[in-house]
Amino acid sequence: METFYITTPIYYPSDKLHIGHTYCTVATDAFARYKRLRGFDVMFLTGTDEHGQKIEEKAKQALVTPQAFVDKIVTGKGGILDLWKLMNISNDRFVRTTDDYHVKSIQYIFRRMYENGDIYKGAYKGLYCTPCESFWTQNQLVDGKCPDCGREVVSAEEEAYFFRLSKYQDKVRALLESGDFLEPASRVNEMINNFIKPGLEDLCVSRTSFTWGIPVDFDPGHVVYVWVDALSNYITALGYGNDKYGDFDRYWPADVHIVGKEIVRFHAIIWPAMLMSLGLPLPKKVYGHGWLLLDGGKMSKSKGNVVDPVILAERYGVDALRYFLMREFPFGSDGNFSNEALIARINSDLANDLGNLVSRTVAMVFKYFDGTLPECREPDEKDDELLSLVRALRGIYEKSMEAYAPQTALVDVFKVISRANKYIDENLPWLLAKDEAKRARLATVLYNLLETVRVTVTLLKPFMPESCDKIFAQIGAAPDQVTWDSAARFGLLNPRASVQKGEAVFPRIDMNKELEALEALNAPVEEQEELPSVTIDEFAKVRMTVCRVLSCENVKKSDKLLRFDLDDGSGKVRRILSGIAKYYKAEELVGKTVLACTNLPPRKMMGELSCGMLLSVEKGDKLQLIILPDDMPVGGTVC
RNA sequence: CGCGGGGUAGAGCAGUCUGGUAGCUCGUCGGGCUCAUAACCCGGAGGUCGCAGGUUCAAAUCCUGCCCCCGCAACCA
Repeated sequence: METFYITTPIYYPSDKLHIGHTYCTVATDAFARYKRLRGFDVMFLTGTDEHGQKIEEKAKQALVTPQAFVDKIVTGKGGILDLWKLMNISNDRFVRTTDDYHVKSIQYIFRRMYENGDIYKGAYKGLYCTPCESFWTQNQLVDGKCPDCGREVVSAEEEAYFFRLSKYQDKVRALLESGDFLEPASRVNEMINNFIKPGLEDLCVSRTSFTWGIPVDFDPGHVVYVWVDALSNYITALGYGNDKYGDFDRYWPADVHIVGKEIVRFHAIIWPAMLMSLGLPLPKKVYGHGWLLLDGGKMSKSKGNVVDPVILAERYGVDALRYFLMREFPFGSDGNFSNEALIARINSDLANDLGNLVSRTVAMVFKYFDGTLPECREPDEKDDELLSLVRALRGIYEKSMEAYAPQTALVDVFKVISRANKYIDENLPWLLAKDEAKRARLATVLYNLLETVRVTVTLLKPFMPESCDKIFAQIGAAPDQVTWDSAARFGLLNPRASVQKGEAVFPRIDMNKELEALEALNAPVEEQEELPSVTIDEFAKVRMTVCRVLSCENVKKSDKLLRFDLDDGSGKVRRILSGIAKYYKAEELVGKTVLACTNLPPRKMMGELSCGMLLSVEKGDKLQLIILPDDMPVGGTVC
């Protein structure tokens, strides 16, 4: 049997997952189910990337071990496994980078690359501030001194392991430029211009600055850094370098890695280079999908605009959400998420078109034939168009699915569903029903409708598994009538087809009511994070000084920074850079009286030195500089 | 001149590679139908295709210049 190996990225469990992760995983699931429908031997892998400094720190804050921290997010109640269960994700395997077999494999992989000379011990060179115990790059220094404490730094080296990425530059470039390894094609230019052309540098693949990672077994004190650890999951989960699984030969190379566009770089450059080093075959394809944007901007925790998939799935149904995600957004590009679009899409496609088609068809079979069609038939040329559309559908659908264009596949299926609704109007079954002589014609019309539902819903099943089964039950379709083969044929249902009454599969949603409800649910999210209390002594350490703006200009090449020269009462000009250019025009701030924190250590931004911080007020996505009355004494301090 | 994506009807998008009557969904207006989930079907209105030049018999589409939006990078203390 032909195999098909498909993967999602492994997600970083430092927080709850949001709709963006769900989008990626649902898409991968739909492709996996589609391939299974076609009879492939599918391996669908997802998992979690659980190491790293950030998780180590978060665990520390939460006063638990890193392992306990990730366990809670991955396997705990409402965790990642629960989310995928809720979303009806059909992954065959789930890999965690803290799993024993993965750890073992990584150590093997690291050692192999070390032994073949592609990983070498080198020095992470930098400028070191001894009191701060920190490395800095030349660029980060302020006047040649430590940006944190202002003291002298010394050149220092820390030993670390490096991967000879540079060695594979030409091979990786050839890979990117040939065929369709990386899709969509627009991402190829991005990779080549941004990373290949400037030249690939060897990659630091070990760390000594934290311990939450996989130890380098031949050099304790070093842990394997994220690239080798995380990317390798795609082969360790098949049993490469371990004996937990034994189907590496069966499934590798992967048919496709589905990834978000932000990590295309790692999958299209570093991962192939690693595999070249290991002498393994390369994945056949990396597909970089787009992002779901909110209000045209990126979804992010700090903006407080993260969409929770659990709320949406529970309110509107898992399948409705899955359908929306796949239908609304072209897979390769970004799309705008909104609750309004979600509800509109569910109502128009699922409730009005599909749900209603099933409902009216089944109702008529009951009303006119007590639930079972008679065998007599009377075809008519009015049937031709619908029948030929249904017969052609599978081929069109297949083409779109193979091109990773699920939205197009769904559009095509729904064209046929719409045509079926029109077919009802054309044939006026309620008039046929009044004439005893037209029973055969009536039965034919209804049978054709049931067949149309059978075929279209068969093709929708990878997207909406449960709902489609409910519809199959209603139209009396048996499992062998909803296979891939049967989707290409018309007339498979028993001529004496029986239908079952059922609940509305996709109930209509009250748009206004739901938008209000969602709004209300979202409100508490804006609660302020609770901060630890400070003592009066700590507070007193902060010096806030009244300053007057002498001049203010935009910093070249930066859309966020304004450069202020301030009179702080000391007689010297104080220069502060502030990231508020989006909110204010430079010239309108000249002469204003403002408040600045003046005992922060100087810090370099975009190559310029900033001595302090202007105080502003932020709420939601709004920001306002604190502007004081003009009679506030310049040089005065807040007490 | 850092890199990329985009600007087409009120909203969201396709069409641009391969020039030839500007299309889809939602909304809106009018009509039809009564099997159905106030659903379904038909029709109308609504666009100087970001701006300015150029090539061409013909430009949303090809070429040149410009403006604006978004993302990456940098950075936002």
